[in-house]
Amino acid sequence: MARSANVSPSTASVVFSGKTAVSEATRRRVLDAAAALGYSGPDPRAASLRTGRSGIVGVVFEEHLRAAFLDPVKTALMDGLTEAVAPLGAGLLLLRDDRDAGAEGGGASLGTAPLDAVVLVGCSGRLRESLDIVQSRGIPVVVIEGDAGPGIPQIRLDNREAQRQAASHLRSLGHENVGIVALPLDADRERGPVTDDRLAAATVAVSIERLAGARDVFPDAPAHSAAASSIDEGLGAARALLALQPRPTAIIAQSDLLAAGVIRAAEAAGLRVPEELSVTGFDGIQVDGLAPYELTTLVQPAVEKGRAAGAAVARMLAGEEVETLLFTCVFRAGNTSGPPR
Amino acid sequence: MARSANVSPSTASVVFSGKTAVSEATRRRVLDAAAALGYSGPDPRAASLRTGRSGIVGVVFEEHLRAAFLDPVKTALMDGLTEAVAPLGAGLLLLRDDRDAGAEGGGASLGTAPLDAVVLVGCSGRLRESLDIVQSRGIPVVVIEGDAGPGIPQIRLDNREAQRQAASHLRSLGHENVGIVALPLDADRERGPVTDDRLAAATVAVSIERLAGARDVFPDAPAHSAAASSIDEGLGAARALLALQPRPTAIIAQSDLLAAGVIRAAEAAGLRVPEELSVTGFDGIQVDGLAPYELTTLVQPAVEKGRAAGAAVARMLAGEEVETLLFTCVFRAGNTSGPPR
DNA sequence: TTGTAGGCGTTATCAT
DNA sequence: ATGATAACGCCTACAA
Repeated sequence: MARSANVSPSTASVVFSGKTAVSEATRRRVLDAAAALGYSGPDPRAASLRTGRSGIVGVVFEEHLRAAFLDPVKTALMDGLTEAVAPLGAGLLLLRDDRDAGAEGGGASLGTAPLDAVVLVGCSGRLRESLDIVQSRGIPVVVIEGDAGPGIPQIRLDNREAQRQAASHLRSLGHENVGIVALPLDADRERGPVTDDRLAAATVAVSIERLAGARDVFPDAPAHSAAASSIDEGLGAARALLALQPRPTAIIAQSDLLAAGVIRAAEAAGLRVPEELSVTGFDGIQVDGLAPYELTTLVQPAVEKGRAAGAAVARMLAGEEVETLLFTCVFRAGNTSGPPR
Repeated sequence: MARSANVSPSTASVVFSGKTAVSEATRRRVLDAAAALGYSGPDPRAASLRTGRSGIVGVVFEEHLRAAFLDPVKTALMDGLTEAVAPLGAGLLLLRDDRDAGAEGGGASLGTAPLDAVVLVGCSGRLRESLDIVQSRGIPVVVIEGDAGPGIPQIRLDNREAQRQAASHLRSLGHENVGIVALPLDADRERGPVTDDRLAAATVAVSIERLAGARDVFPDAPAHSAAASSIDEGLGAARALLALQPRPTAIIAQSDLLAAGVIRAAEAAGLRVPEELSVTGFDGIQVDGLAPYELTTLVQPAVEKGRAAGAAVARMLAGEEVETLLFTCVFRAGNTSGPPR
């Protein structure tokens, strides 16, 4: 509306965008008029329609937001994403992958938000639906740690290889009797011993791959799945494993939080770490309150993964092709693993 | 463009919106054509321009996202917000209150995103800038736990009264010598004893109010501020307080995470909780890994606060007036407080 | 029940 | 350096 106020119809646009040179005189005039009208820059909605860009990148989680952000890895990921997406002038729109998204009259989300691109975070099955919606809208998409179909760029991690390293580390220390605390196997997040049946029906790639890595070294290691990646869950699962006969001399946890729980369980059982029980984690996050311990763990580049996703988005928006990216973990020896006995 | 495909120009709109009755025949025709063209519903950008609604609510944090989500209260808040905003058909756009938002050519954020409303989370000073931007754009805004100017609806908590309850509880148990672990006082987040000078310069309302509540009961209680709400920070602050002469018999922590750290510090110092040291928290969150302990704490309705913010947004979008809301904490006695000695 | 007309506020292109 | 013009794709009266 700056145009009606003054004399210039679309020169105003230039004043605000700075795409072309403007004489100081008219520039002043436009700005003054804008101020008088209480006009504060172009309407993003209209600009968006015209340019075809909204500056908004959707981030889709499978879980309750609360659950997602409980996981430090996801948080770190978001951080990297934010960072990488900022120079693009974009913001992140939080979306949840709920089944009835478009069903009711209400749900905005994936189907109806003005998205430039989408990042899918997570792994299990229902993700496909979201994928379908996004693809039918023709929106570029990147998947982090999930099994999307072919042709969709992914940001992945060498879970199996990394977990194998931790297992090898334990073996080289002399451990032969090792237990595994696994992340949830599927959307049901059921706790309990990981049987062959359950494993066959598992859908969460991360859990499956890390389990495979551990069993590459210890094929018969008993595993117990947790309902979430948390200290309390780790504690519960470890309690079950420590009750086994013979008792494991080491426990491989599929996340640092689970590992912290394992340590607590050991303490509660009067077992010293690492003298009487070795523990390894996964992620390389900083576990709040674990103070004297430094986990032996696999450090995954969580922030980088986020950044990479953002960079991928940027490239896709620029019309370039993007390939799947595989990130690598770094093994870090802490003070929670040692020789058995 | 389903219109050019078939015969109906804008009847298509009706088919998708369902605002008017359409004969099954044409409905079919439109849908088929849409499918053939790979058209998946109206373009949100255009709809947004026309209706003036984008279905996007901005959430502004002062801190790094990573820091914000480390705080379980903020996460719970986001959860409530998501929930309350969903029926509105809206999503949450994550925004950070960084100083150079509009300066560079890049930054999208507050100034340029297609926002229907904004929720400001946090308290300290810089929030004003964000407020100015939003208000000049004429976007409805709600502030959670922050001191916005008059006329701006807020979602607040009875911090002082609540903290006073915890303090009274300790006093009625017989404690006379009490220490306080405080949240950060200002944006600098400096650790250390809380002097009168520092307190006078403090800007974070939550910390100030809770401190006041504690000192309503124990006027001379020494306080030590932490750099963040975390277990490790609580541990550090408690270490300092426990070194005082005479040693406090109880410590009031301004958050549950800090309280968990205090407990760890006590354990490390060989003090049993609550026999030799009583500890109270604040928030009523579930602290992962604190297992045997149940904090004596003030339960704040974090999710409700988020929901209330969402509801406020909904009402404002409907053109109704919204008042500031004051929420109340509930005192919950756990097993971390008892008589001194 | 369906079609027609106009405009939402920009920006890009082109001519001036 | 500035102005005119034409979409961008939709929605909402209103008319048929």
